[in-house]
Amino acid sequence: MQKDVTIYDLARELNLSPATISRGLKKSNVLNKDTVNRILDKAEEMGYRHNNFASNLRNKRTQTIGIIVPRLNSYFMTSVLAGIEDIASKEGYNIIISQSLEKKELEKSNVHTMFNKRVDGLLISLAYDTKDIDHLQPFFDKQIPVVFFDRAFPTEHSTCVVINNHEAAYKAVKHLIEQGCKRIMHLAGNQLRDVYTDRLNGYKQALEENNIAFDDQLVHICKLGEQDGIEAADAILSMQPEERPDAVFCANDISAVYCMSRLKENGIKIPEDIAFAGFNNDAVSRVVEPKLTTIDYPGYNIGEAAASGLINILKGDITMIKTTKLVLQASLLVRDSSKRQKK
Amino acid sequence: MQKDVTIYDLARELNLSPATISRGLKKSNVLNKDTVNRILDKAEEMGYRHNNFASNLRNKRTQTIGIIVPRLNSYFMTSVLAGIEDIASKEGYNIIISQSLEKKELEKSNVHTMFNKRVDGLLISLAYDTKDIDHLQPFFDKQIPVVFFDRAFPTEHSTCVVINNHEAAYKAVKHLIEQGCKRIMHLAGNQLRDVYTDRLNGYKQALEENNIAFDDQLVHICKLGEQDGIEAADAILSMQPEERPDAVFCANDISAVYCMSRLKENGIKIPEDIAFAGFNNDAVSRVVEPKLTTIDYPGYNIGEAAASGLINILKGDITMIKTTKLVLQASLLVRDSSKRQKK
DNA sequence: TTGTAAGCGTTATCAA
DNA sequence: TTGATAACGCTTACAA
Repeated sequence: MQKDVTIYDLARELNLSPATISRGLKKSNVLNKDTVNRILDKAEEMGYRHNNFASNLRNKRTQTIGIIVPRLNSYFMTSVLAGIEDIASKEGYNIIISQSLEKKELEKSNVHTMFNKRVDGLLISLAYDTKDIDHLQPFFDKQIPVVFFDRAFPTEHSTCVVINNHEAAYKAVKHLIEQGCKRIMHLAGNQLRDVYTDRLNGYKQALEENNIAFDDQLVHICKLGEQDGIEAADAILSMQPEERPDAVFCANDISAVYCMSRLKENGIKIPEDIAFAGFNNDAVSRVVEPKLTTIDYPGYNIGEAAASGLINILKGDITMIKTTKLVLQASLLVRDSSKRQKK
Repeated sequence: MQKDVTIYDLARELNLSPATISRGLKKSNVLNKDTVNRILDKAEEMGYRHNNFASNLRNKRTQTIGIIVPRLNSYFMTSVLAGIEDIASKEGYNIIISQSLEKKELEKSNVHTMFNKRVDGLLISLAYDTKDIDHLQPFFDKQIPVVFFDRAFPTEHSTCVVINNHEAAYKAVKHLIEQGCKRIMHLAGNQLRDVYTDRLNGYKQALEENNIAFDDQLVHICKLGEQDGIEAADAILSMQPEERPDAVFCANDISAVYCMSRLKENGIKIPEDIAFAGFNNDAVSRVVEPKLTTIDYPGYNIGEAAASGLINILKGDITMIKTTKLVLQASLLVRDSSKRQKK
């Protein structure tokens, strides 16, 4: 491994001081324009590369943003990341990513790692079973800004970027009711997470406004995985036909799709017997048959908003700090799985 | 932002030298066991955290592995990542990830960034249209090890970890032939990538061994996206019924699923009229109806193999350097989309 | 407009 | 088993 070129090497070659080289490399306009160009050319020629470690050590800033997400395997999450990356790179920040795989313990250790890597700020969407945010205390203590997105935790310490889950769920359920459904089941997520309680409440509100009694037998709280969808279907199949729901509103697409398929395999007609609506606009929602009515979750926008929010705080923009909650719009996508009325 | 605790602070508190503290913190067994414990306790107590920058600056190693992938949005890729992450973290390496989004230019700039971040080694799966690996030259020049996985490039410089795409494709097509298919279309990927040429060749071999003439009218080279699947379906629909293929073998699942759906919408029966086989075992292959016969691509294992390969090289294990190519097994998953024979 | 010099926190080498 | 010291490469206050 040959030796790296440093500013000292450039200094020697150009008969300048290291300080001048350092200024030249960041195009300081206190320098002679000509000197700057000579420095840049020489750097190029000699294959100089900036040493972040030395510079971070000196600056006590890393220009790095940490991101912790439950999982990277959804279209939603990769869109969020794309949004974050765009903003971050435009502003000269690097990002490091880690997954909690929905486990609090792993999230905790990821937070610890991010802290030790001295990220300038943290973007986080909480794991399924995270009950408190004690593990973020080191960040709060050191006043390193933390921005929550999607799966947030109510706190005074941080900004969060979310969508109006209540309203989105309300719209989906209202739509099902408009299609003539009266007995609507809800596959709900972990009630520790605001995103899922809000969806449940939106569901309740839609029922109430349409004078449909809420029946907690029809709410299944689960992990919203493939298996959970299948189990919900089996539960429906084991009911007396007259007790069965005539629609299912699922808090995500995966569980909806698997539930739907299982029912279809057992002779239930979608949407005639049971209509379906999901949440997220995942790829699977467009592949399943009939195509799944769902909520378009604006991942890219959420990522953008979260990243700009964080960077504004880092830059000392106080107005942003006061915006503790940023709510983005999500829209209903009506597809065949819920279309019962031919007009 | 309060000041960080350094080894000097610990040294002062414990009446030891910074050197001793440094040793203690990494549990050097040259030290008195008791001293080590006192140091660790004090560090904990004072909230010391290790400064990677100082340490990297000193060591000229970053303990970081760079990963560049085309996209993070497939089950395959996230499995690969999981495999890499497991091995890397076990060995004390951190990872940084970036996406080329299938674009050579972006890949180039990602490589550049990784180089500047001084990763100890690079794991890369090439973008769709990368024609050469000149952009990796800085790594080769500096002898920083590069390991290709999945989408590799034939070169003497590097190890690569792949599956036997030829054999996997051969098995899939042979299976279709065994189901009685005689006119098999192939949706192929960019022939710049070995993975796709190998699949095409496997397809050819299966035809040949079964005395089916190769017909290049039946090979559609495309980007294997949703739209490409749909277009292939339209092409089939525009053929005279007797000219139509009786099976389609697609180089990935996405294109297969969209092609299949379009044909179904137009009254073609799967698998009776046209049987289907895909590649990758993506989530969609299990959601579509009928479920798609496909090749199980062992992402996790590929990730593990690539990461261990790289780390072995970093540790100076010469035997690994000689293993320029590591080939993993992939197996055929037969599902309803290709089952024509009832036994 | 450029130079001098100190310091960021850690670790390897040598000495004790 | 522990300590002293120099070095890693960059930045910046201050001086020229």
